[in-house]
Amino acid sequence: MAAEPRDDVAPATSPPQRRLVTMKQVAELAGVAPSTVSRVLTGAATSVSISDETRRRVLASAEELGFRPSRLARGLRGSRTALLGLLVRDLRYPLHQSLVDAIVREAHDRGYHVVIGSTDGLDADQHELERILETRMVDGVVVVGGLDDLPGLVDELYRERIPVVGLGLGSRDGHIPIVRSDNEAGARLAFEHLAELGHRRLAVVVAGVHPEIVDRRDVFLAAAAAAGITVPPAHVIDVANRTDAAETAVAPLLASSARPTAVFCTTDMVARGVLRAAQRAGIGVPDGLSVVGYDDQEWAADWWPSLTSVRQDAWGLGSTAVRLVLEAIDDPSATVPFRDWLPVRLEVRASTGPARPDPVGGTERGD
Amino acid sequence: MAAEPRDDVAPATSPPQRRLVTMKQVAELAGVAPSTVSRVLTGAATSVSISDETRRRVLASAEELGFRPSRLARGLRGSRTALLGLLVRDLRYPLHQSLVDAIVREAHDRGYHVVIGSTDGLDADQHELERILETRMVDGVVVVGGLDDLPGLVDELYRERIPVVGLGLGSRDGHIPIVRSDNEAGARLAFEHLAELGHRRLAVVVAGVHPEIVDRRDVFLAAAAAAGITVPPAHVIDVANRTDAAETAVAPLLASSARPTAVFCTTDMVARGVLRAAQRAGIGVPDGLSVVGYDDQEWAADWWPSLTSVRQDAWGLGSTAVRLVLEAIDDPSATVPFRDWLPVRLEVRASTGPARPDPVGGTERGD
DNA sequence: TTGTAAGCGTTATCAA
DNA sequence: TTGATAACGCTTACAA
Repeated sequence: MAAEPRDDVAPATSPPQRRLVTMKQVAELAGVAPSTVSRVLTGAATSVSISDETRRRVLASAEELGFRPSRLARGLRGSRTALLGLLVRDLRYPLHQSLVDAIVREAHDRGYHVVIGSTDGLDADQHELERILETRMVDGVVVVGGLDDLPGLVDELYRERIPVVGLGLGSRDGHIPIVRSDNEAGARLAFEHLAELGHRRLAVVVAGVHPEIVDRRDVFLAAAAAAGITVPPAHVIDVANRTDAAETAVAPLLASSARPTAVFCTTDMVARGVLRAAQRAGIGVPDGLSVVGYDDQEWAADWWPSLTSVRQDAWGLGSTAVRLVLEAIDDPSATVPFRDWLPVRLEVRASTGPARPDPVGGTERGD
Repeated sequence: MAAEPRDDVAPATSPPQRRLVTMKQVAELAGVAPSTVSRVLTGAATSVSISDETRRRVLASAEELGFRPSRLARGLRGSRTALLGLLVRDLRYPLHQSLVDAIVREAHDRGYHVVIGSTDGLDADQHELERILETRMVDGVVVVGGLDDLPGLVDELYRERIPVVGLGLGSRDGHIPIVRSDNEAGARLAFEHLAELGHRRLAVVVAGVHPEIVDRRDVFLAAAAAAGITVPPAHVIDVANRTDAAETAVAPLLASSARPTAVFCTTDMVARGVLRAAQRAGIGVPDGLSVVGYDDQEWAADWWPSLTSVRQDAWGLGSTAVRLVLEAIDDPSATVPFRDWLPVRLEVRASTGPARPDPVGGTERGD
């Protein structure tokens, strides 16, 4: 039987799917008005005061009934939903996963839930955004990566008066606060490390066109130039931020006689591709080739050889972003710091070593 | 001054933080009643029909104003919030990260947003759950891992009439649908692989006490027994599902003269610990020791040596779980399949090889 | 075929 | 110090 026995006093509409404790019930039990319950529970110290007796009764009743205020109703009424929107460019990028972890936990610590949206599909971006906004459920938004690919994003969020903070591979010149690591320092650390090891024939693998990536490349090249080292254009390889793409793209370079003795990779994912390509080409790392990565992503220390990499503080990045959005939510008129540079450090591992006087297996013939 | 200049025609309350298009405005522009707009927009084929002319005007007005229905109001009114709760036991466990990715994308494809909650802190579990429920915002919940650690979870969700589906390391005997891989087949595959390679001195590293993990152990041991192989209790090592814990725990085993020639690890994370311990002990893998993992987590193929592992279909697991919850949401009276076994397969890589006649470096003295 | 009105649970304003 | 009341934006009987 699908139908339950009819209840004579059932409400006019279909039986509520979820029986839930409402404020009115608490009020009834406590023998006060709903508004009083609200006042007690919201702890509204606002001007009015409440008799101890009443407060006690209300709290007791709420406790007894297991009352939980509906965030839906609260949100509708105009206050906060305590929901934070999170738009992630690529949920499979290891750094982004760490960021999500950090963001979720920081948000929880501050009493917020996180509504997560992934913008993996290239065209889905706008769509996704609309879905988040459409609900108008979120008090603020953190965008991880790909800010540049969402042209109307900032504007639309701004129009909706929803605070946004960008995180990760975001633009330098947007109109919203962006939390990033100190890419300049990171790229410089990478260069200095290789330079100290005696490397002068360098290459750079550029993982995509995002501003952060480009910054890393530029700073690295500038540092090299300042040290009197020229990196030939053919040694600056543009590639998608994917391991397989990098592996394919650097193969010709490694096969050439003029191949570099060291490679700076702007992300670990492409560094992994370089390691694979070297292995395939029979070039030993670090003896035949030194490789520096960027991100120090999960498990990069377990690769073979373990990867020397510029470590980003994912936890710091995530929690800072959350902190900034929540500040903006709490005080919309306040000016949040426009940008936050988090320090990086170099994790030196087995993928880098001293430059050999002569590249192993190199011939004089170029191509 | 905190107070803003007064606006004579301002609404009684403080100025709405977010100006938004409401249904009433659409109705006004279209020259119809709000209810009509609702009918048109919800596509309510329910009994009533609407004149083409009206429908056209409503749609045009909605489009022109950029109207987006408030999910808040909808949810409050009793319908769906289109929000899916996601409770993740450990957001840093690589398999869980893949599951989150799959879940988020599947949910999006089906028009749902995902509210994510992490239950990393051991005591925060109940707290977290309460927070998700407290909002009563979610139409359903997917719980990834750790279902057993949340005693009251199922009951409470059941009481709230919120559909739940468990995923991953969940209990076998709960009262809710659980989506899992075929652990039996996985453990058997692992054993058969090692047996074919001639291994008879086996060990098992058990990563925690979750039912799935225990199942893998039991099936592996049973298969061994059936093949006439006894795994001594000292070779069954219980350990937390962490790399460092595993590394420490197996060190004595590897140092013993009676050490196994092959180890079955119930997760890749502990397999990584075993690989490290072997490396530290100077035991070559796979020559001195074969290692099989479980999960085939991200990057395990890039370890050294690359890990032979039982691959779980994270994508299939995630999307199936979402499918089941949404089915339950759409039809609360329907009976969803109680359990779903997803197939696994063995990825054979470099960490397993034929058993040596005599364990390398073994002595006769035990300890 | 469409409009009217009530109500979802909460909070803010006003009056008592 | 507290209670009644009116929104918030939407859906859905019921009436027209």
